[in-house]
Amino acid sequence: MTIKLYNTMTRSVDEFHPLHPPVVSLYTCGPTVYNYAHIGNLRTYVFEDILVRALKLAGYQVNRVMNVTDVGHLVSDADSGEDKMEKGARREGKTIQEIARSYYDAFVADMNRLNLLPPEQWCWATDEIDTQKAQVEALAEKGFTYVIEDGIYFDTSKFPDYGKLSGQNLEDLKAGARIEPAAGKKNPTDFAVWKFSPKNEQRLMEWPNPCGIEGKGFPGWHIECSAMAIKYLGETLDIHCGGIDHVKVHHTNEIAQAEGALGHPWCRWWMHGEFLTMPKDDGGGKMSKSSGEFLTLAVLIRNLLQRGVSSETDAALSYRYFLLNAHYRQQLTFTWDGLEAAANAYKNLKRAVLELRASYTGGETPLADHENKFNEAVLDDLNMPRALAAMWTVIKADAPAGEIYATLLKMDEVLGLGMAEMEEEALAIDPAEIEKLLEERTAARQEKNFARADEIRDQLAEQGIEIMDAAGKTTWRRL
RNA sequence: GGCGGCGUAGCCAAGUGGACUAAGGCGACGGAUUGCAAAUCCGUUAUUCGUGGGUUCAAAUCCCACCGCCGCCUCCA
Repeated sequence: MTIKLYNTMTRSVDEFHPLHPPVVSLYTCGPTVYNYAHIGNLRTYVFEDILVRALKLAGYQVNRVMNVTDVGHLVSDADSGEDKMEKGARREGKTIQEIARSYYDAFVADMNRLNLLPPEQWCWATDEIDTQKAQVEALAEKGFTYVIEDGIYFDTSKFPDYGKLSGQNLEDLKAGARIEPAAGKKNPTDFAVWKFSPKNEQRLMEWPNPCGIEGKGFPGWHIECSAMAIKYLGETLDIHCGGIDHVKVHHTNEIAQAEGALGHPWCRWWMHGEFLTMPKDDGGGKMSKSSGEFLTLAVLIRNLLQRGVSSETDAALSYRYFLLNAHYRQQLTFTWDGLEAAANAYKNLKRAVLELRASYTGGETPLADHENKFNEAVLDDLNMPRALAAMWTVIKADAPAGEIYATLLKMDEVLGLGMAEMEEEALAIDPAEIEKLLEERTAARQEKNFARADEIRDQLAEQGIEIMDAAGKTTWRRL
């Protein structure tokens, strides 16, 4: 099956074919581990997870690398300001290694809760300093860099294609620049590939400078991705993804470095996930990790539990469902009402899945028409809203329940909503006790003592038991 | 100020020239069912796609203008 994907570089949806089938090499920009990921960050990782699953659906084998940034990411603009990791460590009174580890663990926990497939390879910026220095040296040898007081800079005027990803040329960028370029930079768009340690201040992380320059320093933020991606995935990369905000600076600079060092085109495809934004009356705009004001998955889950969602798993996957309801290239506004609607939909889905599973023997095959419709949507630039529509259609299809269930399991390989793992919640009450109460209630109803009958019903409801009066017989289930 | 995007039912959201007499979900309403509910099932819920023009045999889909919203241009997913 062929898959069509949007390519930021060409600004069009085209058929995607890897360079070396059946393997697709994929690099996904990962977190800077100085704080928790927020639900906006997580939207991008959910998009990438869908991409991986869609590529597998198309028959490919995905070799995905994701980096963990634990050095060099500065808090301020124009290659100045503190290192985010050093600032984070100071804020918490811990070592950099401690906060890196704990926020990485938190990130992996979030990934697991959202059913995100792990990358084939994680790589940490501080483990790959030599790789990055080698790229700096390769750039220096080819004349792409110059040295000023605070570091080694990439001269963007030496790279004719600079800005091709965002469709801007150097002149536009100069004209639109609102901030003063750092002192000594030749062009506003030039960026540090290596920063020298400040003279009057002891850095927590520093390494001997490359290019035979005396003293110590640390890698520029952009260099890690281009250096590590090449090390782990080779000189030509099939797909590189990240958040939409990375188009203009981070990925643009990565291209300049990588192609400058390699001397040939690097990534065959670029994909970017749009932002999750907050409504105006709720702070407004996109969420900002650096401002410290943001919503984490843990807080979102806690909120959903208070709103009656029955478990952490259901809450997390309700968020996944919420994201799947919108296309990845479309901005999505986060609202609690919207999330609650998704949680309701997820609950209804779970009910249907559990009911259908009861008829499933394991031998049924998926319903081809429905499966095709679903696949078509997924392979058309990851149109998950349409894919979800196909999912609901099969749930209501006039077909044997076991076959519907088999179809859902197949769809869930892409959806990742954990259908096979869906389980009833644990009971807060002994089933024998429930039966006893139901008998009492049935007797009360026969005597037309409805007050007592309703009392029992309310009592059970409080313990998460819902009772259903069907013809002649009353059954129960978990709410 | 420059660049980009969006505006589809109460809400979220697909569709981007003819199969649209516009998916799907949430919500709401009506019916069946019930002692009453819940759950379930059936049905209803945009003659219309921000507004006004235009192009076309044909437009939610293309063009122009206007109104409104959002993002980027600063670290950022």
